[in-house]
Amino acid sequence: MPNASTARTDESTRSRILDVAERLVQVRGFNGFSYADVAAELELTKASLHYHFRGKAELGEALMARYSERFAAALAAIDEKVLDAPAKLDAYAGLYADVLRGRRMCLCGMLAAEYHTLPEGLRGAVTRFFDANEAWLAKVLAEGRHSGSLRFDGEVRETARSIVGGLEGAMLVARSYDDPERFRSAAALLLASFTRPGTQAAA
Amino acid sequence: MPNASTARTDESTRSRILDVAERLVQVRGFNGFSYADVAAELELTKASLHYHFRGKAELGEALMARYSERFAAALAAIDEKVLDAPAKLDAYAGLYADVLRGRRMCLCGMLAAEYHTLPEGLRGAVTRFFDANEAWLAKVLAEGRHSGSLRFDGEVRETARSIVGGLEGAMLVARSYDDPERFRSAAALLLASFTRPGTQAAA
DNA sequence: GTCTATAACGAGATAGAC
DNA sequence: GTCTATCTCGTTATAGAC
Repeated sequence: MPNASTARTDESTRSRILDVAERLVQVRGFNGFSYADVAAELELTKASLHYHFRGKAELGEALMARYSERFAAALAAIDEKVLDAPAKLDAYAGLYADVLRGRRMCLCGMLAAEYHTLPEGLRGAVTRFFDANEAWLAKVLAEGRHSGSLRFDGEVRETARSIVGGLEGAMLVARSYDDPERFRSAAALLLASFTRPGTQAAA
Repeated sequence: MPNASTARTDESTRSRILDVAERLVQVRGFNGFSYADVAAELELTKASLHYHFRGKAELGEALMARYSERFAAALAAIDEKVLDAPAKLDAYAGLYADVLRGRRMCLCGMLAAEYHTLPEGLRGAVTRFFDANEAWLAKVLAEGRHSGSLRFDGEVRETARSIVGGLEGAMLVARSYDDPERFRSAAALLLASFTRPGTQAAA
């Protein structure tokens, strides 16, 4: 059994690898970075990376697992704040806005673009991420419609999908202009179509 | 000066290279295909490709030039049909739906994802494509609002941007599920928020 | 216009020492 | 855990024959 120091070092290196790889995938894509890039940035060798992750496919899966966990935790944190539905949607869009800093694309949106070149394990992780997002949004939308704080036509599930797509696309485009304000503006318009003026105040 | 036959052969090979490369980029990304892929599919050698396009960057630029031209022509064709604004938006979304077949992403959306790894010339082409789309949509939106066939809050330019983003994102996600219906549904919802029931029939 | 041949480099991965 | 050394393969690109 490794002692505390060894275990701590191990964990730390593993997570630093994930940090660097995550950023590289979000900025350059899964096909746009290499073990050499990660190794150079951490002043390690490629061989060392192979100790922590058997190969690029496994690294990618660890990346998605951690990202999905974090996203789920962020959604749970929004739920705990007991906001009304419009405020939850705002907070949800805020998660995307946070990601967009540092010229990053949503990890999952980036992988979605490269979908047909991804190792099998990563493909499943991508759709599961979208599924989880849609399910959370569907819950919020249903709440909001029931309480009257949101107003929209169409089915809850399809509306949730259009929100995921709308935000992913807004990120995608905004990134080409290096202009987060494009995202913010598009997200605001998108959400405004559900939270109309007077919806909360008027009868 | 080359004779007619030579010129015809040249054009044909050049355009067949563009056809194959275009599909490969749309499906696998600019960093997900190689000269070898194109050459194999056309039963040519890589060296022959270099005769037609100096390098991958030049091929990419030719790809974007042709794609942008075609898109502009498609927009002009919509304009010539003298449709009302809602019908123009439907036709616009239809262009995206056409692209989505064959598991393809919008060429420009794909390049937007890979933006930070692209050769300089290609980056400019990406933003010019989005600019042209936004300008066309802005014109349609302004027309529709003026004639009363469209109803939306927010500025015309920002609304145009949210449509481009919304459609690109809907494509991006739908492709991961190999389900064009996801796109159709999200696009319909997006456009429905501008063309509300009764907008055209009611006073 | 297309080919063969090859250069020059980078990517993903492994063996085995320390 | 990390290293050096090495392997194999793919990628972009060029030279020069046909």
